[in-house]
Amino acid sequence: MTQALPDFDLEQYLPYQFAVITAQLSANLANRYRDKYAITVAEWRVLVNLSYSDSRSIRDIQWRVGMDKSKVSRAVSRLEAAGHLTKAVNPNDRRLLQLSLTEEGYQLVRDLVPLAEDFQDKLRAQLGPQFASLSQALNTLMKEILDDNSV
Amino acid sequence: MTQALPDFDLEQYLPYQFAVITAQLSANLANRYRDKYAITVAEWRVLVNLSYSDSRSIRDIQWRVGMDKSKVSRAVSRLEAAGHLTKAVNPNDRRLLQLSLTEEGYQLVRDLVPLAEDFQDKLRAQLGPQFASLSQALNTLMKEILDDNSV
DNA sequence: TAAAATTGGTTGCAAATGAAACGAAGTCAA
DNA sequence: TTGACTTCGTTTCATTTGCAACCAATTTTA
Repeated sequence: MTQALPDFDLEQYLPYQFAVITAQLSANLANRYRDKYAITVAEWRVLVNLSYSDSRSIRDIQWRVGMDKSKVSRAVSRLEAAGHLTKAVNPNDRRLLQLSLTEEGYQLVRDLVPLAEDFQDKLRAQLGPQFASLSQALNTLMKEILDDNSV
Repeated sequence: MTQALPDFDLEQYLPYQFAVITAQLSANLANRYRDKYAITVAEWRVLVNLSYSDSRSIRDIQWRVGMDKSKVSRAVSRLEAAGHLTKAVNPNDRRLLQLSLTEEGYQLVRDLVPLAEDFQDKLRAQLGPQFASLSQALNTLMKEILDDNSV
């Protein structure tokens, strides 16, 4: 006979729940983007970032969205190839790129944002009053996680 | 000049927050497992599942943890190679496998569970009173997500 | 100012991934 | 009982991924 196992409930384990939920949310969202606009999640994040302020570098975006720099680089290349943004060398520091949305890029963001918001609205509806507290807790986690790596 | 963009806050977008937090949690957790026990997240989930009840099939696990069946299959193969579980053919339905932890496998789970719980304890401490409501909201989402794919 | 170290972005590479094809086993229907 | 269909697990294949090597540009140090 084996020694008793400590009882452990995977279903109630926070990191597990996060992983399952995120996978589902991402898959759903990716479907919506892809079906209509042939866009990946990484590309979508780059687009949103550039829509905030024109002319960001790869490094900026990498830092802000926490993606690997090669991932950002590749997403940017695809978006450039598709005509959604332009790359230019920063004249002040020629290591840096200046990424800017094209008019088509802006239009794409305008098309995608309502899709994204609609999705979040559905989540809000499903969560009801729990939505606000969830949002708060996520903000706390985001802060903790970004601040230090103690988690 | 370009037409005004709808304002959209990526930082406050739920699916984005989930993705960032999950990536961070997984990376942290994977480090802990890997450093001490050379175990991936997929393998860890298989182990936990088998610790609940001996003799589950690949299909069972796939269903319960929501991982791709090839991913489960590969994790199981690695665990078998490492001596943490055994595969046997189910005599009642010879398509099915009967997966069972070996004594080493049980010991590994006994070693890993405290690690996992310690991690969750840290999260609980960081979240304080928000932990309970977060947990509730995650449960709601898990249920919604598993029930239908409407999200 | 020259050499060393750092930074930004790209690319090569090996590992991980998911979808689909597959063979073996089982079920169902005629 | 045969043939069509489904299910289970493995494997193949093309794609994605992250790490590290790399080049060019810049900054720091001596």
